[in-house]
Amino acid sequence: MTEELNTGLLLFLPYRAMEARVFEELAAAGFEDITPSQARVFQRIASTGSRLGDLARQAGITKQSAGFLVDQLERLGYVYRAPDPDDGRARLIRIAERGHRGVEASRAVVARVEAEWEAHLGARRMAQLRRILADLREITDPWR
Amino acid sequence: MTEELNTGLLLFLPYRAMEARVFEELAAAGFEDITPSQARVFQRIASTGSRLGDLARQAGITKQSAGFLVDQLERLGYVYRAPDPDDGRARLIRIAERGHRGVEASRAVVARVEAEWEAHLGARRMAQLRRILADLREITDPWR
DNA sequence: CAACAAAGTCAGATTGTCTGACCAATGCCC
DNA sequence: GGGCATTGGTCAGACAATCTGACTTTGTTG
Repeated sequence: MTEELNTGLLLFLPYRAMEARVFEELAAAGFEDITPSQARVFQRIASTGSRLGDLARQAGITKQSAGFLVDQLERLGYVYRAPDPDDGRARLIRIAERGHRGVEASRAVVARVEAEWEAHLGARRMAQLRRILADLREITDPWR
Repeated sequence: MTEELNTGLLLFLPYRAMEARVFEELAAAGFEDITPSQARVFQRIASTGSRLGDLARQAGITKQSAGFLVDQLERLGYVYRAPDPDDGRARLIRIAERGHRGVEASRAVVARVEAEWEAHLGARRMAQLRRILADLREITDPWR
């Protein structure tokens, strides 16, 4: 039964499962101090550093909220702020040493969960899923 | 390019887009007083009524939080509580008149957005997407 | 250079969530 | 059938995450 569940909810369920697994295993790996909200911002920091406003826009929150979360990430040692050489008003948020270790750990969990999904769906349908979602992103990700 | 984006984020993007559209158009249709959190609970109320604990479990929040949200939904006229004939401890949360109108309105928005997605993806891949997600639900929805 | 725009910050309010303690009805089991 | 663990729910208090509005500083442009 494909049921009457709307596609939004169908998308949400595995998303939440992935998020829950990542936080669970991250906590077990010594990163128990990070929250989902912080992670949703952290996740979007470019490798060359990002501006607060860009992070806010991509995460879909106000820059005040993003600033609040970045303050915490900074206090926890995941990121640091540096002046933006190109614009005196702006500062770049960059990933610190501990942040890099967290990225590595979470990448490992994601890979593990994706492998489980692939084992359930089969490689072919897993690839289809990713292709279709990437395609859908074109009309559903105005923050790109 | 399918890129390096993890599957979790790929799922989240269209989910958020759907949610944003629903709230936007619901507000325009006179339902501007409902919040996403309330809706995530409301959405799970069975047509015959649901218990608070079940709603909480399905929504992935504590029953205290669910109770808080149901209180608001009740004050706004979307639901009402009635005793559960089968269990004196429990009460059933049921959809009220205004709630039914809201359900109708949101169903219409969801259908519209799904139609847009289908127009972008093609009917065949849209159906594939739903089938794959429904299948994935088997291992990612322990709250079912 | 004067005005306007953009990047952030500060202050205060509100919302959503949690944990812990509690009450009442149910169901079991000896 | 009387005790007691379980279940459904509420109350109280704390904290986390978010918003709006006002402000400062820096850059851009006519």
